[in-house]
Amino acid sequence: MKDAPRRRPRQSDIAKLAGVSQTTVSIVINGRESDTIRIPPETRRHVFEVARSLGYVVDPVARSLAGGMNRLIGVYTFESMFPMDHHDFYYPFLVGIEAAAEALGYDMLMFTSATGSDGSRSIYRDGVNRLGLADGCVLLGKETNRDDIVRLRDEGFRFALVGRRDVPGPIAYVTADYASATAQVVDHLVGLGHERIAYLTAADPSEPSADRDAGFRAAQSRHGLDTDGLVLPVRKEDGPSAEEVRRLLAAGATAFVAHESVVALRLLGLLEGMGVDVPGACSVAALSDPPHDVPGPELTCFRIPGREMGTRAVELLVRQLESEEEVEPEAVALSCTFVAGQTSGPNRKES
Amino acid sequence: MKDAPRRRPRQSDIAKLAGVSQTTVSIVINGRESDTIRIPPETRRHVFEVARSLGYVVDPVARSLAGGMNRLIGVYTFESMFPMDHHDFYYPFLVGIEAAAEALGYDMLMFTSATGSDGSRSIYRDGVNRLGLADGCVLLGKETNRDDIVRLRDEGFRFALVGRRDVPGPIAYVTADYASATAQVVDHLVGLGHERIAYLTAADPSEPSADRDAGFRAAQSRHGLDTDGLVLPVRKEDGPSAEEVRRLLAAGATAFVAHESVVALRLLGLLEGMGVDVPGACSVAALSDPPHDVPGPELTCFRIPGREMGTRAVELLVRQLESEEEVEPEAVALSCTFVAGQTSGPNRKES
DNA sequence: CCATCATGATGATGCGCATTATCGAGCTGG
DNA sequence: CCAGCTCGATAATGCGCATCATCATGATGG
Repeated sequence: MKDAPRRRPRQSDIAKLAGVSQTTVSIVINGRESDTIRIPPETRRHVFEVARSLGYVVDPVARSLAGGMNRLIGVYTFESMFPMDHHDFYYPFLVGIEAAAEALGYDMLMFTSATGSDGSRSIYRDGVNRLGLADGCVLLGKETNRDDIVRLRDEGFRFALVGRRDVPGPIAYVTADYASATAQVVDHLVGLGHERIAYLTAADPSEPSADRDAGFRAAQSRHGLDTDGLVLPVRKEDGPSAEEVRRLLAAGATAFVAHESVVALRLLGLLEGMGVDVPGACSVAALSDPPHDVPGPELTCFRIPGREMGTRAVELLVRQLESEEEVEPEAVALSCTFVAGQTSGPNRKES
Repeated sequence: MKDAPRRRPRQSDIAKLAGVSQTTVSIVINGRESDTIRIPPETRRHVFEVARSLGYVVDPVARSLAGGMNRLIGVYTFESMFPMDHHDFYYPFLVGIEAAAEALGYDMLMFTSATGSDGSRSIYRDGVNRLGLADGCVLLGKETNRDDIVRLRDEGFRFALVGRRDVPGPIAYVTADYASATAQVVDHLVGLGHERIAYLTAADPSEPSADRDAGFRAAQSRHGLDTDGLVLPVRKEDGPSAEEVRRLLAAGATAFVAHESVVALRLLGLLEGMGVDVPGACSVAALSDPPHDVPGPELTCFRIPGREMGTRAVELLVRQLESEEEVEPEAVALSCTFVAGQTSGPNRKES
């Protein structure tokens, strides 16, 4: 019926129809009344009516360019968002982000176009930073690119990270208190009488790993634990080898603490294969979320508050966006929930 | 170190440094040489050098404003997107949408703010159609609001639906070929010797249900099946009652076909409770995706190509967006994949 | 009756870029 | 010696909006 692909209406169209100026329309639309500039309710209503009748919506691009706000929160992930393998990781964060965005009246802009042909992602891929379309951005991902982050900040772009990142200078981020949670797991094991605790740390360093290491060391020295020959870096993809596990057992380990749940699961499998009863002869704990939908005994571990982290990140961001003055970027650490589980028990071996 | 949030360099900065005009910079950056407009290689190289030295990157916002499109694809769901119960439903579509958007260089704008305080959703909440922020929109949801859709179309807004909707006039949508898939399931059962097939259809009518009904009726008449007393409308939330199942069995049913997987699962439970062996004494099939992560025998059913549907919807939309002339909205139906499963077997009962 | 002030607006400008129309200089050929 | 051409580039304009400075009008008050 409509062959003329009717242009989107703009403020000037409204202005003409309403018999006012474009400026007035802009002011009304944005509720920008102030002391020096007033629009009487009647005019305002009239403008609104015309706007509705035309189906007017602000053009976010123009508004950005002119320096305005779009009530858009960007979500940028350093890896592709939905593919299955990433999904379990991102999902809780996204839930929290969506909830907060919705509650605060923002829409979510998911930046998907930044992916290069090789599958890698960079904010500045091809030199283009599309993020600016959003008022601010929540950044997440395991493989955070630090250079990108610093550059973003130096450009004055507002953002909040999910996950702590060590970069020079202040940035807003939300993390989980891995150190305390780790210490709590160790405390639990020590409380069960364990003194020789094997520690399967992450092979590749990252901030979350470092936090766990710090928590472990703190608990260790607090309890006066000796960990000689009990620390083993493990790659998440490989897990520990049977040989390594045997060596740790030979070194007197009565409990195992692994960064990754999947590593703990593999460990459980190996121990079962060796005829080592868990938690009878040996305890196992993980320093992350319990695995999803895996049969077997409930793992001793802690729950990372993913949903809350997403929510808080948005709140941090919005606070930056909505305050007039410059807000010092804030860092937040949320507590994890300890899960006692069924893979840890009292130490039966006398020391 | 930098308290003056160093402005990003712009083309005019390059121009000044390189001793050329902003126009020239734009032309060089965009490779816009033509017959009427030429920049000698030397100048071009010089401009590039200065640009690099300044760390120049195009501002996509400004470029969009000058160009027209903002390379944004909206995603609107008639229900909230991430809460767990909706998630399984939406997830495959989102995967496909993200992949397509990524491949075509668009960003995804997820409309989350459209939810009213009462939790209900409407595109035209408050009379403003935020969807206009995007160049076009993919619409999904079970509870599609037909009025909204018609209005959208009449406003000249470009969109594509995931899922068929009966509305007056042409719209672009992608659906699955439920009718054929349903017929295939029936064929499978008939091939196993079943003649009395109970049909648990959906209690609330919807297009996907109607498609299945049509497919069932087609297969039924093709095979000359008699379904007297074998058709039962079932609400997804309730499932069939034990009484109803008994009645169907008494009516001679040797096989059950249910729209919903969950209904089929409940049915399996009831039959087991009655001591009816599946698939020994009786076959069960569903007309939708196999349930996720549910232990037990694999259900005879079909797989809905959710991912592909999402992808195709984006492609349909982008075709509309990128073509110069008006494109007639197109409808696409994708095939489902039959899953033989383990809940159907030969009919042992002589008829 | 003129200075002052509050009210209700508006014109001009710029955000950073793409595009269109145009222009000057040098060169050719008649 | 100048019309006509090519080469190399540019000034101007507009995209849709926000914002700043300004302005006309009528009321107030001294």
